[in-house]
Amino acid sequence: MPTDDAAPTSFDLDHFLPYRLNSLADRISQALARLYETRHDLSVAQWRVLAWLHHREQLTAKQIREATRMDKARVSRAVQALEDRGLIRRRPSPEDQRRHELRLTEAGLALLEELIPEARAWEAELVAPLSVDEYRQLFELMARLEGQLGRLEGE
Amino acid sequence: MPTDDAAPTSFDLDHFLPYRLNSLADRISQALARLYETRHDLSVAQWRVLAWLHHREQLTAKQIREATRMDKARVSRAVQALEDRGLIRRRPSPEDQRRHELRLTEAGLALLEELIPEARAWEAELVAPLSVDEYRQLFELMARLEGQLGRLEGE
DNA sequence: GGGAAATGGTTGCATATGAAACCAACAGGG
DNA sequence: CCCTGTTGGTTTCATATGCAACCATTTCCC
Repeated sequence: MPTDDAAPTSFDLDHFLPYRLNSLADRISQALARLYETRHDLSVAQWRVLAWLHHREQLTAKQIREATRMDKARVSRAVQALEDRGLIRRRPSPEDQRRHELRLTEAGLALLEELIPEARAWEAELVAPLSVDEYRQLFELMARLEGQLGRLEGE
Repeated sequence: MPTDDAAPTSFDLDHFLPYRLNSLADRISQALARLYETRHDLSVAQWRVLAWLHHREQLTAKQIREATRMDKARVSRAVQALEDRGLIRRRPSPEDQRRHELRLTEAGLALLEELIPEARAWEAELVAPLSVDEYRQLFELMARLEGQLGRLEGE
């Protein structure tokens, strides 16, 4: 816990974690988004929905919302777009007509089988300068921050 | 460089760096943005402009754009809003009439003297679960990724 | 010097997004 | 069973933002 408490004035954004983190994440996200968007015409939200469906097979919008922490509306729109493109199928849940069960279609699966390796390759290039250990540590640290964030929000 | 090359299908977004990083950064940024916004009615862009001006004393829009990597337009609008509120002053540069020199006003400075400690305190809470060393390492790793990103973009 | 290209900054436009209102289906007391 | 409250999901509205066109000034080069 670096408490540089005293320091009265001088403030450098470059040493401010939220700023640095956000600016790095934005850059990464945008670079990657270009890849999804130009090559496959997918938004980030759409890609996330697809990826989760690939991972979990069958989900409802709510579950995706919880997994990704995206806004209701954002999920809803992504789902709609994907359905329109025939990449996912959506049918009312038998036990609750409000819910819709979402699944990949064949086309969706095919697209993902193409996309995932691309994404992985891109990530690999990005993290090339990190050792395996450093890579792991980065995740560790992020997880720790997420935990703390949850604690801070949860009160 | 974790090359888990083979792995044909299974893909978990939670282990995908761009996703995790972005989602963490977004959460942090939003939480903090609420602080700026509700307490001082500042957008993130505006906060960044102010913070840089606090740090560097006098800057042009372009310099801010370079420092923050924000869009021209975003900077321009933030600057305008800040000027309207009397938090910064803007005057044409003597040696180039296109440029405007930006500076904090007294009011702007006063606001920052209030805001900066708040921001610092918030950050301190966030990173409370990290040791000083881990905190440093996190910056180190982020810097490494930024470097790589630059390399990837620059070709 | 004078026209072409470059540069700092602003504005118009299209799109993405979050918040809130809304709608339909379900749950639970009375 | 109704009637109220809740919940999954959609839609509407206001705002933020990136891109591109634009304007004014400066610089380059002949």
